[in-house]
Amino acid sequence: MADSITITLPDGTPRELSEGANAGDLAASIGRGLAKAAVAATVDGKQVDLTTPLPDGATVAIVTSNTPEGRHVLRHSTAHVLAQAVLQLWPGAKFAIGPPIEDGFYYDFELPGGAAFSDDDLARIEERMREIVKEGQPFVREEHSRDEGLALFADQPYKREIIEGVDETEGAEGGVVSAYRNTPEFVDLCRGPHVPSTDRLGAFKLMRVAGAYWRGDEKRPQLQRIYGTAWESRQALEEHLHRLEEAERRDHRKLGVELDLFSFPDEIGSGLAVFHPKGGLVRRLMEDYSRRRHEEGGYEFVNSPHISKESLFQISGHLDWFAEGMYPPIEIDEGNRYYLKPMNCPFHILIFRSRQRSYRELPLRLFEFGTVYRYEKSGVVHGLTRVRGMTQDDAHIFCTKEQMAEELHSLLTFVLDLLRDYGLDDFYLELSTKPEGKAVGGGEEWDEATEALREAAGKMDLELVMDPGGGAFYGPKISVQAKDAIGRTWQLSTIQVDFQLPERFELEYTGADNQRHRPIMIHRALFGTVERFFGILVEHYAGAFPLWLAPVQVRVLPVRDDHDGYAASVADRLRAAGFRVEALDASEPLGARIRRGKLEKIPYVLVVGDDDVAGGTVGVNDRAGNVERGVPVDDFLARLARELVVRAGV
RNA sequence: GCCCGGGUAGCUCAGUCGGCAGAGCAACGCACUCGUAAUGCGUAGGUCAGGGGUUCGAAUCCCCUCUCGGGCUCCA
Repeated sequence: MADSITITLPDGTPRELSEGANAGDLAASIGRGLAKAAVAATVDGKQVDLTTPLPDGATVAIVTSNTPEGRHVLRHSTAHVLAQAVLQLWPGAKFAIGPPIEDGFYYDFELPGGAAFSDDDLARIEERMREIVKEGQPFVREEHSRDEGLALFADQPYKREIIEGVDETEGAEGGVVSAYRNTPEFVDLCRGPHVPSTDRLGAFKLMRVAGAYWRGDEKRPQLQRIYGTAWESRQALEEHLHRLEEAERRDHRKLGVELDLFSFPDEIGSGLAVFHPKGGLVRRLMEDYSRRRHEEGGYEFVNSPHISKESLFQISGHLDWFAEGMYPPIEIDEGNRYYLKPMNCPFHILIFRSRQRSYRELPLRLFEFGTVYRYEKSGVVHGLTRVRGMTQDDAHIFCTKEQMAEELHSLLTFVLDLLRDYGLDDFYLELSTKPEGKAVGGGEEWDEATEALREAAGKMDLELVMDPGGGAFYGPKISVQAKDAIGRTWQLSTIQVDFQLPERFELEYTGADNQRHRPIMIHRALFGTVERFFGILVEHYAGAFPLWLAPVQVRVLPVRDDHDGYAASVADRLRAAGFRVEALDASEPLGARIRRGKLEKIPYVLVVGDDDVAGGTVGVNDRAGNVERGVPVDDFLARLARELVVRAGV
């Protein structure tokens, strides 16, 4: 037949189709399963609707719903359904943007009379959405000129603004305004592609309402945002909801109360934590190990006060660049203003500057668990991960320009090694460059520092992603991003190169040439902050700290009261070997005491009864639920010792 | 800081129409002495976040403040 076209599949196979055939036809010709899973197509590298006629000679890939791209399409289409439902339920509502995001989508609206959605509205909206899905409305692509587009959305100011906008991202490319129509009444500006019909959707759920600024600008109108999640199948949706439950189960704020680790008393103030004995112990163990490693790594330990005169932060530039993040000054005597310190660097700099320095001293590495205070906006404080008073495991390395590359490389190695000892081992690196407008120093120095960081990162055999404009005001940074036990990414360590502060404080050392030179400074924190890292570890381990960090490592339970003496002697032996042990009396049934141990996530619960007293053994219960009877105490001790060395949990 | 939703016993949560403040768990006491995830009985525990207002009467309705959560913005 003359009226046919030939396209190429991704694997290079040619395929003949009748002229005018679209990707949906192609999928159907390949197989029913593919046709069912197809949501869009990639034609010569560009995503299009399944209904778009295929050009002769094109390379075509079917986008299926169980891929990241496919879910993107599903979510985007579901967002349109959400918009239609809201516009039906709230006549006169304005709709803004509704993109797919990780795990779902959102849509921003402005309701008539400045009304807001309530949680109850979500159920109503969802119900309406399900009707729309059931109706099987088609997504029909329309292309308009710019003026037609403006006319089409005459009563939709946000859509008009998008069309008029210079950044032509949402369906207004090359003078052509594309839109997708579901019904004679509902059409939405959109670049596409979309699923062919609303009946291809369904595994979705509206999650929450929130406020959001138009275009993310706090000076512009605040819109009402609805978040939803959408998946290719009911099962994938359920799995996602289960992951959310799992994250909730691990929430460090919840576990902090349950395990009696820390609290945020209202009387102290928002974002200011107190650590209880058990949390304090874990924290001390974390710090002690870090201290030991830093000592071995050539760091020297310093201390600095929590407040200082205004002038220090004028010199450092903090008052110029970071004032909104600082607590207001404390005024004493006559007009003497003191600030709570938001960062440790100026203090460490003064230690460097306290006398003349020789090149022989460099690199000089000054370390401190330095407590800093930052005035965080009231809406952003969050558990231990975003607080107003925090302790950084902070160090500043002063070195020569020549030493910088090697220092950065060994530093990154040191950082990753240490983090692995805390149980994190899935990393990638992020390089943050000069922030727009909000930076000190010339472009040349920034370039040089950025390049040095990039080079060091390149040697690490880890993925490196760019974060343009994300640096601090005084220098670019590398941050180590770690994935936790359930795959969430946390920004941990940061390493920043700084040419500015040595300049501002006029730091100098005497070189081998007997000339004065200016050192380079590297700021680095591994945990970021002790509080935040603590919270991350709680979530990573779901509160079940590995043996070396567990506040109570072993609990000994006598079966009856008359086993008390033996239980105490076992506890004493373990304690003498350096373990944190407690023995509980038999005032509750054994089952209840076992249960309590599990809930407290104690690594080992030992049960001792008649057999054990007779044989000098213990019954070993680990957290995972394994039970072993008649274990000689020495064997158990050896097991503890082995486990401690590898820093692993059960 | 902004938008929305919360705050009732240590924890989780009920509390109807504005009419005596409740439960389970935890705590404490007594009994039970038990071999693997909750023994029984009893006792105590509250300025219903705080302040103001409406009302004969407020946990409940209104206002303000504090605080928590979800977002926006910001960020370690």
